[in-house]
Amino acid sequence: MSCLQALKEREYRITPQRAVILEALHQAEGHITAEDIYSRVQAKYPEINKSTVYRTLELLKKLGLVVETDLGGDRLHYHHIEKVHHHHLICQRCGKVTDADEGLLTPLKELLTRNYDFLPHLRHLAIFGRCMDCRVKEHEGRP
Amino acid sequence: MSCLQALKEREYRITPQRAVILEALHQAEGHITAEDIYSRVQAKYPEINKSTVYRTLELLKKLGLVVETDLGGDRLHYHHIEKVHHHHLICQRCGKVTDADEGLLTPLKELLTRNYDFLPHLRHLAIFGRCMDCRVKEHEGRP
DNA sequence: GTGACTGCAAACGCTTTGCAATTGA
DNA sequence: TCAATTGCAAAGCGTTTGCAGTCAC
Repeated sequence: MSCLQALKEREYRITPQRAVILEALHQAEGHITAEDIYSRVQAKYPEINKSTVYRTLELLKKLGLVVETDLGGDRLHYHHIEKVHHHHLICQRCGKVTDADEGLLTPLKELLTRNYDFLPHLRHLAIFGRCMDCRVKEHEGRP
Repeated sequence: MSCLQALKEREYRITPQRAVILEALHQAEGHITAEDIYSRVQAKYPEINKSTVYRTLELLKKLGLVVETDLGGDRLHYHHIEKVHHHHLICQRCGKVTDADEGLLTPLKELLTRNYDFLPHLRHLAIFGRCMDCRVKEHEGRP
């Protein structure tokens, strides 16, 4: 768990709460909400408080170990930094989130820099739309 | 004001509140928050209530006259439908929002459809990054 | 006249914060 | 030891909702 080391190196304390929160972030396949972390962590550490989760996430964010993302819903998502190099394809119908290649947006990036004097941060983009399943269902008029 | 007509046609009532809210939406150069609408509208119609603004926006959204967008902050933005066909380049340092061409993302769209079986809704995308001014300032170490 | 609409106030859900108690180093 | 960290409870903030009164039609 290199994150714990990173905390230690910067003279932050290693508490059991931080350890379980980091564990949850590691175990999470992709992005995860604060609420999700809270409920996963509660299984191992029932007395933990939600504000501790938020404060820990804020710290990890500040240290650059975790990335906070707004996937368009009403709650923020969090990523372990190691898993950040990709994009999200979010189906607005069923909610499924697929990951897409990092290189996907390289051409767009160049275009924006060249034509708009704008340097985009495209390492972690959310793209909304319809997955194939839902397109089929929609076409058939299924719910 | 074709929006009022649209309301009338669908048998919704034309109230002064709805008229001023629509006016504010028309006058807004680009996206605008509910709070912004509320304060603009208050100048002309002081007794209006914030929930009326939200309910009207919800109605306009339902009718497809207005588009709701999550630009990544903690509040939603609204667009008059006529002004929707573009993308936002949002500077994460100074907050400036620039509009980009609709055609910008056509190649990406094709790629996603072909390689990921995913049909993206890219008519109104928010792209975060740094504008040129802020890149220069950042380079010089300025605030 | 009457149901759609509004204002008001309170609730909501996620997130943040003040404070006293606890705990890692 | 003792400042950093936590749990708790309450507040914040944008948004939504229930309800009774009002107003467009």
